[in-house]
Amino acid sequence: MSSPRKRAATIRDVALAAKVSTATVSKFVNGGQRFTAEVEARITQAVRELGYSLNPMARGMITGRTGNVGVVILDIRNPYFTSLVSGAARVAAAGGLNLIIADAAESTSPELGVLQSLCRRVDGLVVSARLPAAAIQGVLDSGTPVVFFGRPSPYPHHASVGCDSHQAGLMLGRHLRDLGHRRITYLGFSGARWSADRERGLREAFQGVKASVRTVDASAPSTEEGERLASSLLLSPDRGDAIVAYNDLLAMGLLLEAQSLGIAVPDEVSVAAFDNIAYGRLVSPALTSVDMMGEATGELAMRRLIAAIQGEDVAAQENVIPPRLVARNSTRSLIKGKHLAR
Amino acid sequence: MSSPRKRAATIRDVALAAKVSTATVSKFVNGGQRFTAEVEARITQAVRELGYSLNPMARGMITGRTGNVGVVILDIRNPYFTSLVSGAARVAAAGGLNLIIADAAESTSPELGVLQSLCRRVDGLVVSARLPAAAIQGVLDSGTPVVFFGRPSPYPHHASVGCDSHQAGLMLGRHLRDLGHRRITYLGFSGARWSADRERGLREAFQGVKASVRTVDASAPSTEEGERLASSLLLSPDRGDAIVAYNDLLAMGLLLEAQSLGIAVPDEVSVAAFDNIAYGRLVSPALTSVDMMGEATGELAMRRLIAAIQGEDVAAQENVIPPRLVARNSTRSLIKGKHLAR
DNA sequence: TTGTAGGCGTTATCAA
DNA sequence: TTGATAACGCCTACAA
Repeated sequence: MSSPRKRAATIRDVALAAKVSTATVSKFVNGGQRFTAEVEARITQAVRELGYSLNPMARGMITGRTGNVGVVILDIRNPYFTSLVSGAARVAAAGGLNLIIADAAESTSPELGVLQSLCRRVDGLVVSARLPAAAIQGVLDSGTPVVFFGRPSPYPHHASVGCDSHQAGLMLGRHLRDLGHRRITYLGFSGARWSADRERGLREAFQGVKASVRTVDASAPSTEEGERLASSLLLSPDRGDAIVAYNDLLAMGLLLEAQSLGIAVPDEVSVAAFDNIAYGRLVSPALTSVDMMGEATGELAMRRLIAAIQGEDVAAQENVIPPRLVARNSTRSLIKGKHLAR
Repeated sequence: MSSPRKRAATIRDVALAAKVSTATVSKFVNGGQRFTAEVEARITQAVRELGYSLNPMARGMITGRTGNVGVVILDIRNPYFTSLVSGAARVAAAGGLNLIIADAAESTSPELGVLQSLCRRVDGLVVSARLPAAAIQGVLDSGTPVVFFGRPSPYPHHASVGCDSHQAGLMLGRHLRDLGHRRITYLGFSGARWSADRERGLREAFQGVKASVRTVDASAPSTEEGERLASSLLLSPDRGDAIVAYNDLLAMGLLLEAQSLGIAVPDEVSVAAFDNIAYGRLVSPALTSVDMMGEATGELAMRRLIAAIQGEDVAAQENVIPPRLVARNSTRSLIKGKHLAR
């Protein structure tokens, strides 16, 4: 066990012990150059004996690289963001990069200063496009390579990775239309830019058939908000045949409260949403949802970021991941005799 | 919009523009010293005009501080770990520290090298005590300040923060005992050191009454594993009156599969577990669980870590957080006429 | 109150 | 194949 507080060995200590120059050590440990077998052996031994590991900060001063990448998300406790992070973390680790996560929810509004200072500590950033414009502008101005979460992107010169929300809405709309639903309530969340896209897709699915889509706005994309709004939504005379929520958390709040209110889902009303978080299949009834491919999004975003850091122009690439409908038991067919294969 | 690729302004640029020395700028921006109003104004203006922000790496070389702290967890997609991270992130942000998270699940076994290199990029680490001993030893040897998640700690010279698992098991055991349960199955997870503590507490609760506790071991602490084991557990003749799972995920898998098998919970068998993750109240029936205080644990661990970084001896402090029983509908009384207030 | 100068650990350039 | 040396941007004695 090496003593804790001793000054860590430097490249000079190694050079001295191996009787070579620091330049030689540097080149060798960075794998950039081969040397005489004898020299290499001496260096290797010195490194081991002194427990040498290089100082990332000193290296960073020269190379301009920190070896860190950042992910800025809105709320780490939302499982959708967790899966984004999970995917991004995998790719970052594979690339030998450390992942700094900044939870905007924790900093009581993503203070500009915090983000600015983060920019200087990372080689690049993956950022939710839902952050306040001022915060994003600060990041952009810093010149840090950036990739955005969330399609479509309001920042056309930067890559933005995500599922097509309009497409997702369309898929879910068609599912409900084919099931015979005609009166839909969309519980949106206007705080998220792409809630409107989901709604647009949803409406589009009902073009040409006699149907109505009514919209209600949630003030937060959370289970609690779903519970809060449940009674007014579920007991309303114009509730309709189906409620589509902006995300699974809202829908799960609805489902929970529906039980308390004694309203049977899907018999009295179908419920569906977006994200397909892991817990949707555990609630009763299991939640129909459109998988917004969080992990794949996180992975691709990080892959794009790494490319951007290496100087590639990444904005033009294909960054749209197709969503997938996952039909479960919270939606049912209203058409007599017609049952969905599950 | 400043041009992205331009070299960032240095302290020398500021000094030049403000017509003072770099030392003056350094002292001023670090708030260490006051100067003539005029000088301060000139510096302030120069800083703004050049968009100066200091280079953390250059500073770090001198101070030996990175401004980063790390959290090493086992699986970020487990909501318990997510809440740990969430709590830790809040405190780190408040302390002006960036949070690097390392997901051991992502690195296909927490490779020693990765952890070692992480040690050099952070001022301190919060680490799950469930990591392989070799990995932990590496961290310890590096001299990096460390705080552990999970009580009790096998590393007595370092702080370890968490709930008392024995206590938690005892609470849940007493709950079941008071409800009249006498034949218990504990679905443990021997991969976690403290599963045995929970079991011990559980058994202790039934000392002095005629009761039996049978143990089964899960091979992973996940929903899927709970589903996989459900039929063998639920259909077994010695299932007993109640099943206690190592964590909520296992229990939720059990609950889901119980529905498929047509076994009524809690009427035929009670189910309960540990962690009290946010989704336990959303499943049917809502899951009785012992709250292991993930967020509070994360917060306290980070607070201790910051103290340790500042040189305090933190191992001796009080680092045990009391667990809390949250009784819900997955457990019921077997005693005639006795109903729990909920 | 302000400035000078040395050094932190590394890499890159250039010379030997 | 190897080495000497100049940066990198900042902090901090110490001096003025």
